[in-house]
Amino acid sequence: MTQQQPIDEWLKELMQQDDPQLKMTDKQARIVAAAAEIFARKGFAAASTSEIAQQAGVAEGTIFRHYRTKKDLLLSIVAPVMTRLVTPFVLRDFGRVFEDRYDSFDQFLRAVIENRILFLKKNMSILKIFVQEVPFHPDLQEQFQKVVLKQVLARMTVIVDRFREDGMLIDLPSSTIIRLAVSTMIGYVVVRALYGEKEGAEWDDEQERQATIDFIMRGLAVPTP
Amino acid sequence: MTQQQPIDEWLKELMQQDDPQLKMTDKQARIVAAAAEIFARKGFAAASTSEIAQQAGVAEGTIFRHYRTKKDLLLSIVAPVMTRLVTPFVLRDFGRVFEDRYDSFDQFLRAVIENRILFLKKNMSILKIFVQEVPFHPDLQEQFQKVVLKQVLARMTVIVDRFREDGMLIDLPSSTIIRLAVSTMIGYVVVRALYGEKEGAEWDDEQERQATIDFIMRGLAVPTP
DNA sequence: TTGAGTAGTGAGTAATCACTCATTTTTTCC
DNA sequence: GGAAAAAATGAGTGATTACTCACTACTCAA
Repeated sequence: MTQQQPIDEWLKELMQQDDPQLKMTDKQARIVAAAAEIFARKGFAAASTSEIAQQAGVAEGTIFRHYRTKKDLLLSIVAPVMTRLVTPFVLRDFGRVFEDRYDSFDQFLRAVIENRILFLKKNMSILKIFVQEVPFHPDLQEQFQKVVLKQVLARMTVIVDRFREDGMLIDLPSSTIIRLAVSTMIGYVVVRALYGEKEGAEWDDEQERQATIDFIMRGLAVPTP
Repeated sequence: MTQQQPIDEWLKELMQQDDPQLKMTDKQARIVAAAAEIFARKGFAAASTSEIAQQAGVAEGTIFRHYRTKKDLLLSIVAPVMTRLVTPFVLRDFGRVFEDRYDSFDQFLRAVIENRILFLKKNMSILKIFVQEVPFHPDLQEQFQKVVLKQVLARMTVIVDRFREDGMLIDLPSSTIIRLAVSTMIGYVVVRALYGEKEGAEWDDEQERQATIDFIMRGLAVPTP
C-alpha cells in the first residue's frame, strides 16, 4: 500500500523522539499507525476504535490508556503536521531567502515548490486526514488559522512586497498575488497526486512543474507596454 | 443561517417537478432539506437518521419509507448536482460558444466564471457535501469521473484547441492549459467563499475577478519575443 | 528479591446506531 | 361517503459505539 510508507517514515521520527515525555512504546506507535491509516481511508467519524485496536494488534483498552478520547487520538496525529507545515517559513535560514539569497521570484517559487513537494510526499496521508476533518472541527480551524495561515501569510507578504518594490512583480495587492500563486501551486500538487502517480498516466512531472512556474511568472510579471 | 437559502431554492425546483415519479410529498422535502443541512454541518457518517427526522419534524420511519438506506438519502441529494454541473457544457447553446460567439479567450473565461458562480451560489451546501463525501465513496468517484470529468474535459479541450490554433493561446498541452486555468478559478471561488463573504472582509469581488482573469490570460498568452 | 509504578488487557457498560414492521392516519378516486 | 392505496408513525430490533475498570504482566531501582 502506498499509504503505509509515509506513515512509517513519519512514525519513525515520532518514536525516535529523545524527549522522554514524547517517547512512544511499540504498541502506542502501532496504534497511531493503524489509526492514521484507517482515518485516512474511512474518515474519522466512520473509524471505530475497535477496528483500530484490531489492526494495531492491541486490546481496545490500550488505546484509551494513551489517549483519553478518540478525538485526542486524532489530534495527536493531525496537530503536529501543522507546525511542520509552518517550520520552513519561520526558519531563520529560510528567512534569509528573501533578503539576498534568491534574486528572482521564479527561483524563489521553485524553491518553495520543491521544498513543499518533499514535505507532501512524506505526509500525504496525514495531510489528507487533516483536510478531510478540518470542516468538522472548529478547534482545528482555529488552530490552523492562528498557527499556519497567519504566520505563513505574514512571511509571504514580506517576500512579495520586496519583489514588487524591486519592480519584479505586477502592482496588485499582496493578498491577491499570493492567492493566485498559491492556488496555482495547489492545483499542480493536487492533480499530480490524483493523476500523476498512477500507472498509465501521461504526466511529465518536470515539464508540468516548469509550465506551472512559468505560468505564474508570466501572470505576475510587470506588463510591458 | 446562510446555508438555508440555497437549499430551499434548490428544493423548490425538486418539489415543483412535473414528472409525477419525481414528485415529493411535503414531508419528503423536509427530510431532504434537513438531511442536506446536517450532512453539510456534521458530515455523512456523523449525521444520525434520528437527528434528521427530528429536525425535519418527521418520524424516523418516514425516512426509510422514501429511502431504503441512509446512503440512498445521501445519493439522492448529491447525485443530481453532478448532472447540473455538466449541463451548461453539454448544452447545444453553450456548444455554439466556441464556434463563433466569443472571439477572445478571456471573454469566454468570464462567461464561464460568471455562469458557474451563479451555480455555486445556489448549490453551495450540496457541493460542500459532495466534496466532503467523495473521498469515502468509490461509486461517487466513479460517477463523477464518468459523468462530469470526461464530458467537461472533452468539451474544454475542443475550445482550448481552437483558441490555440487561432494563435490566441500559448503552445502547451490542452490538459495543462485547462489545469492551470481551472485551478486558478477554483482558488478564486474557494477564497471568495471562505473570506469574501464575511462581514469585516476587504474583498472587492469585481476587482478580484478581473485580476484573476487577467492573470490567467497573461499566463496563457503567446509570449511576445 | 522485592515492591512500586507503568503498560496492557478484555469483559462489561449504557448509549446510540440504522433499520423494521404492525398499526394508524391521510389521500385518492369512484 | 366509503373502500382501496399511499403516507406516516413510533415502539422495538440486534448490532455497534466510545469508553471504563478491575485485574494481570512487565520493568527497573533499591
